[in-house]
Amino acid sequence: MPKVTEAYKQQKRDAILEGALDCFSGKGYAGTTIDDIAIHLGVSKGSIYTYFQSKEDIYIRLMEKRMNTMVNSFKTKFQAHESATEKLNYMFQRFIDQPLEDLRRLLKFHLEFTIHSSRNEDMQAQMDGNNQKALGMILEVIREGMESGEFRQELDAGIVTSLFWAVRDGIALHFLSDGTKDQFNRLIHEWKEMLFRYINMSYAPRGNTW
Amino acid sequence: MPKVTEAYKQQKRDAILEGALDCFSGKGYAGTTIDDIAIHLGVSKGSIYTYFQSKEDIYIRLMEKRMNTMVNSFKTKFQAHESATEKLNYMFQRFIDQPLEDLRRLLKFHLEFTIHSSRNEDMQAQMDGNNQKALGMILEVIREGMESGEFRQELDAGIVTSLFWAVRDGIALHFLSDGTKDQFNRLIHEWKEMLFRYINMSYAPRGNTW
Amino acid sequence: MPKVTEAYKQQKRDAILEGALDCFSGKGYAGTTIDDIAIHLGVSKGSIYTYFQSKEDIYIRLMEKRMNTMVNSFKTKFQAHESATEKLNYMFQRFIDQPLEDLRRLLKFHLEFTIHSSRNEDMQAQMDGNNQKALGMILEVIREGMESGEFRQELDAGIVTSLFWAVRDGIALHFLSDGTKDQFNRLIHEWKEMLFRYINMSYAPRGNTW
Amino acid sequence: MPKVTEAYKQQKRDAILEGALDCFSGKGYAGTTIDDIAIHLGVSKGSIYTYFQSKEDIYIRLMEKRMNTMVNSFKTKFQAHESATEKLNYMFQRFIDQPLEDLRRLLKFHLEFTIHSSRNEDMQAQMDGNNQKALGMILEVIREGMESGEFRQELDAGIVTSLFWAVRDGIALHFLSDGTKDQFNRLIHEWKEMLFRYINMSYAPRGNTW
DNA sequence: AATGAATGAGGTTTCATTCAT
DNA sequence: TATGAATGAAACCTCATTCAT
Repeated sequence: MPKVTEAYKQQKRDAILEGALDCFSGKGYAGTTIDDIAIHLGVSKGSIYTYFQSKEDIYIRLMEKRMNTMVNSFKTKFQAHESATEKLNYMFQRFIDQPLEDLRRLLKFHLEFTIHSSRNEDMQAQMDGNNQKALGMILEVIREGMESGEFRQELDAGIVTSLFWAVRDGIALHFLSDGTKDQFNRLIHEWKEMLFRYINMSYAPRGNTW
Repeated sequence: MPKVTEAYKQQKRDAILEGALDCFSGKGYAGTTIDDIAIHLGVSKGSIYTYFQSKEDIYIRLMEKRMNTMVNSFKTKFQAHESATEKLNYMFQRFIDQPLEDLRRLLKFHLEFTIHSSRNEDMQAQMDGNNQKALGMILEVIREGMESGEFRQELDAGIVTSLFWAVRDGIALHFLSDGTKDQFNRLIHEWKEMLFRYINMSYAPRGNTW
Repeated sequence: MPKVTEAYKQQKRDAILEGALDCFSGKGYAGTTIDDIAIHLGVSKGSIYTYFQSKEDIYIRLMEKRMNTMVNSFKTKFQAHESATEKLNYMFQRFIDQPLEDLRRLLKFHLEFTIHSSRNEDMQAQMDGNNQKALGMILEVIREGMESGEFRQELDAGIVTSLFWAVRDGIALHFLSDGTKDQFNRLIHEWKEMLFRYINMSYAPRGNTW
Repeated sequence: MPKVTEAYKQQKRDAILEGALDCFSGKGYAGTTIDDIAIHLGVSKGSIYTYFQSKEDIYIRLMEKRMNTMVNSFKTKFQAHESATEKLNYMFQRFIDQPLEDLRRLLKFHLEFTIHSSRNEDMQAQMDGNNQKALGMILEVIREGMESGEFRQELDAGIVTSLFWAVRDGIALHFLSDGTKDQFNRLIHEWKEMLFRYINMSYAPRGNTW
C-alpha cells in the first residue's frame, strides 16, 4: 500500500477531516476521542496520526479547510451575480436553502471552535485570519453596493459587515437546539427585511424624511 | 438553628457557583477541574460534593442561577421605565455600560453552555425553560410597544424578539476574542439604529444624539 | 483517610521510592511501567501521582535519596574510625560484606541512571551535585591521610579520589551479570592491595627508591 | 551475480549497524526508534527489516560487530609490539589518543548494552562470549609479561586482567557526562602509574616522565 | 460538615512490526 | 528489494468521584 500518490494522501486527509467534523459537531471537541474518529472512519487509531500531529491539529486544520471552502464557494458564486443586492440576496437564499440540521451541525462546530480558540494564543491568530477572509468577502459586497448607489453613502461598511455576520451567527445560535425550519426561514426573511431597510437607498421610509 | 444552617448552606452553594463561574468562563467546562474550583475558592474538593452532586450539576445550577438573576434584574429595572422604547433603550445602555471583559467572560460561559446543552436531552429541556424566560421578557416589551403605538402594528412580536436576542448574541460572539470597546459600542449603536428603524412607527431621531 | 500526618506522607513517599527501586533495577527505567510499580506496591496507579509528578520525578528523587543515604551512612561510620587508612579499610569491608545480589541490583540502577542523566540537561546538574557529595567524602579521607603522614605527600588527592570510585564502579560493572561472590571478593582484595601500594607511605617498594 | 549480491547485502547490513550506533549512543536504546535509524540513514523503515529481524537484533549484532572489530584491531596492533609492557603501553596510548567525545559516545552504548543484556538470558550468554574475547586478549598479555619476567610471578593473571578492564571502564564511566580531556588524561596516566607499580618486577620510572 | 488521599476508567500519543505495492 | 501507510498494543498521565477520618 505504501508509496501512494499525493492525491491518495490528500484524499485520506480530507476523509479524516470529514469524519472528524461529524464527531466534533456531534459530541464536541472534548467529548470526541481519537477512537471515535477512527471507528467512525473504519480506520485504526494510529493511522490518524500518520496524517495529523494531534487531536488539536485535526481540529485546526478542519476549521481552516471549512473556512477556505466556504469563502471560495461564495466568491465563485458571487461572480454570477451582478449587483451587490443580488449578492446579498444570494447569501440569504443559501441560508434558506441549507437544511437546518446541516446548519446546526456546522454551527456547533464553528461556535465551539470560536470559544476554544479564544482561550488559546496560537489558535487565536489563525482564527483571526480566517475571520478576516469571511468578513472581507462581505465587506467588498457592501462597498460595491455603496459605490454603485444601491446602498446609502453614509454607511460605515465595516460596521455593516460586522452586523451582517453577527446577525447570521446570532440567529443560527438561537436555532442551535430547537425551532423549526419554518421559524428559521421567517427569521432569516425578517432579518433580510431589516437589513435592506437599513442599508438600501430605495428602502426609503414611507413618508418619513429622515 | 435550622434556619441559620439553611442560610449558611445557601451561602456556601452561592459561593461555589460564583467560583465555578470564574473557572468555567476562564478555562471552559472540560478544561475546568473540580480541583480548580476548590483551589480557587480555598475549600476542599470534598466539600464541593457536599453541596453539589457532580461537576455537571454545578454547571447546570450555575446557568439556572444566572438566568434567573438576569431576568429578575431586568424586570425590576423595567418598572422604572414607562414606555417600551425606554425599556429597550435601557437594555442597550446596559450593554454599553458593561465592561467588555466581563461580557466576554460571561459570554464564553453562556455560549459553551448552550452548545453543551444542545447535546444533552435533560439540559436541553431546562435550557429551553431558561430561554423562554429571557425571550418572554423582551416579548412583553415588544407587545407593549405595539399596543401603545410606539412600534409598527404589523410586526410579528415573536420574530422581533428573536431578532433582538440573536443580534445581541451575535455581536457578543464576534467580540469574543478581539475588538475594542469602542468598536463594540459603535456596533451596539448601529444595531440600535437598525432595530428602531425597523420597528418604530415614526422613528424620529431626537437630534441624532443616540 | 485524608488529613493524614506529614509522617504518613513521608512514609508513603519512601515506600513508593523503595518499590520503584525494585522495579527500576529489575526491569530498567524504560522497561518499568507505572503500573508495575503500583502493582508491586499494591496501590493504585493514581495514588502514585499524588506523591510524585511523573515517572521521571520518581527516578530522580530515588537517586537523590539513595545518594544522601549512602553518603550520610558512610560519614557517620567514619567517625568511629580514627585514621584515614581505617576509613578506607572500612569502605572495602563494606563492599565485601554487601551481598553480591544487592550490589548488582543497586548498580544496575546507578549505572542506568548515570547514562540516562548524561542525556538530559536538567538531570545532569543534579547528578553532578550527587557525585560531588560522594567524591567529596573520599577526598576528605585521602587528604586526611596525606596530612597525617599515612599517605604519600606528592599524591594528587583529587585524582586518587576519582580513581577510588572509578575502580569500585568498574569492578561492580564487570560483576553486573556474572561472576561469583568469591571472585568479586578477591578482586576487591586485589584492588585494595593495589591502591594501598600506590598511596601508602608504608607500602614502600621493596628495595626501590622512588 | 550471487557474490555481488552477497557483498551488497553485507555492505547494507554494516551501514545500518553504523547508523544504529549513532542513534543508540546518542539517544539510548529505548529512546531510539526504527524511524530514527531509517531517517538517519536515509533509507526506509521497511528496508531495515529486510536485513534485521527486530530492533533488538540490530542492537545485538551491533555489539557483536564492535567487539570483534575492537579485539581484532588490538590483536593486529599487538604484533608490532615486542614486550608485554609495550603492549599495555600501546593500549594506554590508545585511550589517550581517542577523542573524549568518541569515547563518551561509545561508552554510553557499551554500558547501556551491558545493563540491557544483564536482564536478558539470551543476550547474557552472547555478551559473556564477547567479554571473554576482550578479557582473553589482555590475559594473554599479562601472562606473556609474567613469563618474560617483566611482571611479578606471584600475580593472579586473571585478577589483574579483570582489574585492568574494570579500571578502564570505571574511569570512562566517571567521564561519561563531564570532565575535561586534560583531567581524563591525568587519570589514565595515574592509573598506568598505579598498575605498573603493582605488576612490575622492578618498576623503575624512566626519569619520571611518563 | 470538611478534608484530601485513593481509585481506576479512560484519554492521547508512540512505535515496533507487517505487508501491499 | 524497497517503500512507508497501516496497525494496535501499551504507555503515561488526568481527574471525577468516593469515603475514612
